[in-house]
Amino acid sequence: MGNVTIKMLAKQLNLSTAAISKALKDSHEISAATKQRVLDLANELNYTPNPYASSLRRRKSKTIAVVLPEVADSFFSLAINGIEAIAEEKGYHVLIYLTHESFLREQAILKDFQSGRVDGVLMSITSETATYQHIHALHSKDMPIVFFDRVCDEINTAIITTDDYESSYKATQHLIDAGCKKLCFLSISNSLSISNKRKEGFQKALADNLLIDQFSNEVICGNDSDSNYIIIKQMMQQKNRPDGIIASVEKLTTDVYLACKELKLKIPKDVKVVSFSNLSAATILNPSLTTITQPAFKMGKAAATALFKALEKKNVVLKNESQVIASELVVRESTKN
Amino acid sequence: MGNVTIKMLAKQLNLSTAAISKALKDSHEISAATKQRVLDLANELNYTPNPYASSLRRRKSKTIAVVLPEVADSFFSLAINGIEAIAEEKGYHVLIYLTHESFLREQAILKDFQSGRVDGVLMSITSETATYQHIHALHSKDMPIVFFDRVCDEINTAIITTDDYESSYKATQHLIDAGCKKLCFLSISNSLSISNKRKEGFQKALADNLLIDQFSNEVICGNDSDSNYIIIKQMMQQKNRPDGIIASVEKLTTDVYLACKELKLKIPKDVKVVSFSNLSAATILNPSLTTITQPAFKMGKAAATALFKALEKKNVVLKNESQVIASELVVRESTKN
DNA sequence: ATTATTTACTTAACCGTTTAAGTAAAAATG
DNA sequence: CATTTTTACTTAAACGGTTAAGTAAATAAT
Repeated sequence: MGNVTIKMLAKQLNLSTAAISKALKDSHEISAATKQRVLDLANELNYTPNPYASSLRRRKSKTIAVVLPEVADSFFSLAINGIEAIAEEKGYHVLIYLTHESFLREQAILKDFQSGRVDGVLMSITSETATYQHIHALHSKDMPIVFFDRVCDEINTAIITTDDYESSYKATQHLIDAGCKKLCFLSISNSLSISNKRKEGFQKALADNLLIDQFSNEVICGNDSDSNYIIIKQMMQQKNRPDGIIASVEKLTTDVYLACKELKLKIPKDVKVVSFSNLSAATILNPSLTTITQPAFKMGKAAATALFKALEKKNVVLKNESQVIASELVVRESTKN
Repeated sequence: MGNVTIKMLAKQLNLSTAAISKALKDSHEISAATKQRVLDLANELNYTPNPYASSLRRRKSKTIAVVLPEVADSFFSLAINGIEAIAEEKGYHVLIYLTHESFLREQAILKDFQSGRVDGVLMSITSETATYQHIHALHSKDMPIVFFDRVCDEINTAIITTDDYESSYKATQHLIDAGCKKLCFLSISNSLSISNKRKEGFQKALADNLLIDQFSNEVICGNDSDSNYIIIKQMMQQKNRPDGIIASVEKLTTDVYLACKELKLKIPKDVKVVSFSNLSAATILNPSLTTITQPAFKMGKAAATALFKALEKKNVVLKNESQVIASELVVRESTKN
């Protein structure tokens, strides 16, 4: 591409490359007049510094990685928005890596980061991730890591979560208040922090209402919508089918609605549904969906902000930057009486 | 981070750095025995090559950029999935840049690419973009660029689109067949390729059905959902309000539905609605939404595939890699009679 | 007037990898 | 057996910035 380099500027201005470099960095070692000459020529020739030369020398890439299960999900895409907003502001670049819920991919991706490709990592772990050696390995090499939403407690760092336990409790109580007696919690993992916290909130609400060990249960779904649909349909065909469902992740909503439609079960009359979801179309569903809306954008921003604190200052204890940002229970028709 | 370098391997094995480098690249200049020794030690010490040193020297970053208006949109998030799938396969890294429909940001982002940060660019332009000097500037420096969905004809390169004109025609005809007489096309831009193509398909269908210059019209919305809601509501309060709406982008759907709800207009009885949308929840909306579903994932894959052809071979004429991938009209209740 | 300090630079090493060019020894060829 | 070719390396420059250390001249301090 024969691009303009510092060397070329130096030659044209009869200065050393060091002088150019310093002038461009507005160093006090360079006179105002020289700085101006350098800036003018740089502009004229459309000089653009080579980021890799700089990264190599300074051992900083001005790049962060975002590692997450998927993008086609309102929560994650909104979180990316939040992350990107902060990164843009700070002049950082954002590499996106999708695990598609595969532990092996997550491992491979983190392994690559040992190379120094990124200065920090924001991540939400896969539903398969149950051991954390790969994360430890990276973290112990001083890579700043911030978890958001699907977190890992074992690593001593910032974790940005929403109030999974409380909001799940609230949602469960809401269903019970609406008259539900047989509740079902749809999970997607046994190991995931959010699944467990949400399940615990669910169970606590059941216990507080003396509904435990009756007919309420938990069902673990997978990543495949087709099989989730079948699982849910089977569940809804049992004699003791639930009269209230909590879908612990957004994507299960469609399967629940479709299964009910297929079985001619009316929401909310026959079964009430509440979903952890950021779907903006929740208001125009049939019926409109009661959601636990997570502060996705805010969480993305908070995670990025915490990470940049570590990148910009030295002695930041990321652990102390942890935050819990509240979700909101938005009641709509799917849980009406 | 004191990472393991080629130099360290060289010292430990009493070889030159060149030998190590070549051994790791499986060069024929190195004996099998030596290669094994190098590989073993590299594994043992967990050697990870510094990507920036390599990028600097080879003038290749193994990184591509994806520049798009937003992520919180089913089309774009699915397209990212497609792009990422191919990039992963090829061992490339993906930098994401969001323009938020701002021309200025788009300019700034492309300017940065002059630095050689990325080997190629996949982009979908903003709704504001009406001049293309910034794209030309980059393209003329031999940066491979592939457009997808929202394309720019002025640049001689691959463009991956869906059949906007035809599918819009089909959707319009579908509304007319369902008895609509007064159609409204909701656009978001005067300059955007997709807006114009879709509008042309709409107009052609009107003309073919002798419905032009009657009551049908086009309304241009913006990026703000609140004001779009107001615009749509006002439109639906006019005496000659439309009895059929085509929303040219997904995000307008919610505003249309909500405006109708607010005005107590029944979909599809009072007004039928079809939307360019990839929303997986379309089937469970109230009423379920007739969509023109774009092949978002395929388009992302096709765009990435075209780009990698240019990156891997030399004399690929990207223009010849252009593709049009068909959208699908999925009829649901929102256009029922 | 002499010394100390500041200003405005330059020199050169360095970041870690790649690669063109060189070389000694081994193997192949005539 | 002498010569050419091949094998298996090494040397050193290069990629494009950054930065510690050095320096000559100008200015300030004593």
